[in-house]
Amino acid sequence: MPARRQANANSESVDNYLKAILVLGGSTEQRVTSTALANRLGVAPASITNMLQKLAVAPEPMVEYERHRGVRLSPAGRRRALEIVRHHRLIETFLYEILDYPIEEVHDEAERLEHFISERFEERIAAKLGHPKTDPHGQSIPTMEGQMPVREAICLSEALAGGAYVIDSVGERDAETRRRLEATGLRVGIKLQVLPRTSAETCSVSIRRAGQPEDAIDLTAELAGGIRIVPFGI
Amino acid sequence: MPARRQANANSESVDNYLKAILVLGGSTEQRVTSTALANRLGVAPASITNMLQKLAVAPEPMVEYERHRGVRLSPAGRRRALEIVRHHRLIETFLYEILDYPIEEVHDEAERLEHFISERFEERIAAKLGHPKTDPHGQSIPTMEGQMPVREAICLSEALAGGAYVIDSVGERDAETRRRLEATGLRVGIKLQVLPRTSAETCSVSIRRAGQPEDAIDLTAELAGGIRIVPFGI
DNA sequence: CCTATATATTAGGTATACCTAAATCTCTGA
DNA sequence: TCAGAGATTTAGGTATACCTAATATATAGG
Ligand SMILES: [Mn+2]
Ligand SMILES: [Mn+2]
Ligand SMILES: [Mn+2]
Ligand SMILES: [Mn+2]
Repeated sequence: MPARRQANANSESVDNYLKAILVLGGSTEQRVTSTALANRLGVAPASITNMLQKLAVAPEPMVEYERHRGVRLSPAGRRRALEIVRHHRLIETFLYEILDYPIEEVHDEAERLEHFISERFEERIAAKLGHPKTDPHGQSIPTMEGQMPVREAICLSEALAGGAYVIDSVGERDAETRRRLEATGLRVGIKLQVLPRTSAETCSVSIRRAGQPEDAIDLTAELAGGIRIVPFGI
Repeated sequence: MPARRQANANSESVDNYLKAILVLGGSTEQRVTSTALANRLGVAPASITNMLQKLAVAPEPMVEYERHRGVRLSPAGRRRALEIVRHHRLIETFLYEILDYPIEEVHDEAERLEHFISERFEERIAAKLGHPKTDPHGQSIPTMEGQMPVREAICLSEALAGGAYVIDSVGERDAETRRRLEATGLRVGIKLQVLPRTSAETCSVSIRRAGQPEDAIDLTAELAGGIRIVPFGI
């Protein structure tokens, strides 16, 4: 009945650190600061430093770390992070498609289970789903070999006023942001038109949903930043 | 991305202790000794004592514990243990029925996941499976309300020579025993006839499978003890 | 160029869940 | 009855992953 956990690497915590470094580093794999990680993970900066030092000197180092200059993933760390992201997105897709979860509940369940499913489980749900390329939020699912397909999509906060777009993906955010986003009704596949800037605030956006031209929706920079779009129509 | 775990009770370890006490206490809910728990869980006896003392003095005690006299579950502990057993058996059924796992692999996956699925996940797989009453090993699945249906089945080691039976359930065992059991080909639904005792060893049994009268199978007390049967035919 | 401030690290401490070795109980059999 | 064997508990320690407070570093502005 046990379930002994091996002493070293690969704990739930380590997984979450690696995933956070992957996301915060962005496509250019910039060094990530302790503070950024502390905010993202909700732990004290001192705890971050501790963990990074441990991960950097492990037998198979998960990160490259230099005091005061941030971290980035080592090849092994990157591999593991992508593995967990693949688990996460496959689980979300599975919960949504097979278990009929409401979309706003898939994230929290996936956030936990991503660390505990076996390779067999991963393989079986992928097969059951027909090896999907994207999750229900429109995000690419990394391949089994650890390749993350890049999407051709721009950020809503960079869109040109007057343009017509369709939502390509909605980023992973904290629970509160997710709730506010959900309230706007914006999700993958929704068509919208960007309105001329009304607020002085940089990166905030006003839009109009296709089919509902009467109601303008104002989005804060934070909300708009998580939505990626592609041009629609001609 | 976090997934903060509340400080007190309800860890994976605690769950496994409670489940072990439930099973070892049997239907009569006998007190369970530290040694029995230490063997079952694969931890040092001293660790057992530590955990039991903690569980006994928690704000909502999970066990009734008296020094040198063993433990049993409190009502709250029993509730939690049955909840985890329900998770375990629903997950096994789900892996077997929906994800087409080979039967010998369902246990290990369920042993891990049972601690991490949400109530929603539990409810959804139960619904998808049509609210099953037994798992793929023939064991009863506790109800959502925490009732464990009792089965009318006797232990193979108590069967009368000459009787014809069908296997009702196969108990949960350690990996090694499971492997040996699997090698005999015995599973739920298999029909067999008990042969006159050949070995002097108490509780060991010889049987013959229906349809394969040529090969007698000798089972050790340990193997036979995990197999429960019901009379078959007239 | 050099200090103030923000950023990051070190130091020291907590809780969980294990471990080994050293007591201390319990209870059986002479 | 009571000694000793076996079961159990206590004592003291480890590793992980957090925390707060104190200290050190980097660098941007004056
Ligand atoms: Mn996670
Ligand atoms: Mn995997
Ligand atoms: Mn378990
Ligand atoms: Mn449940």
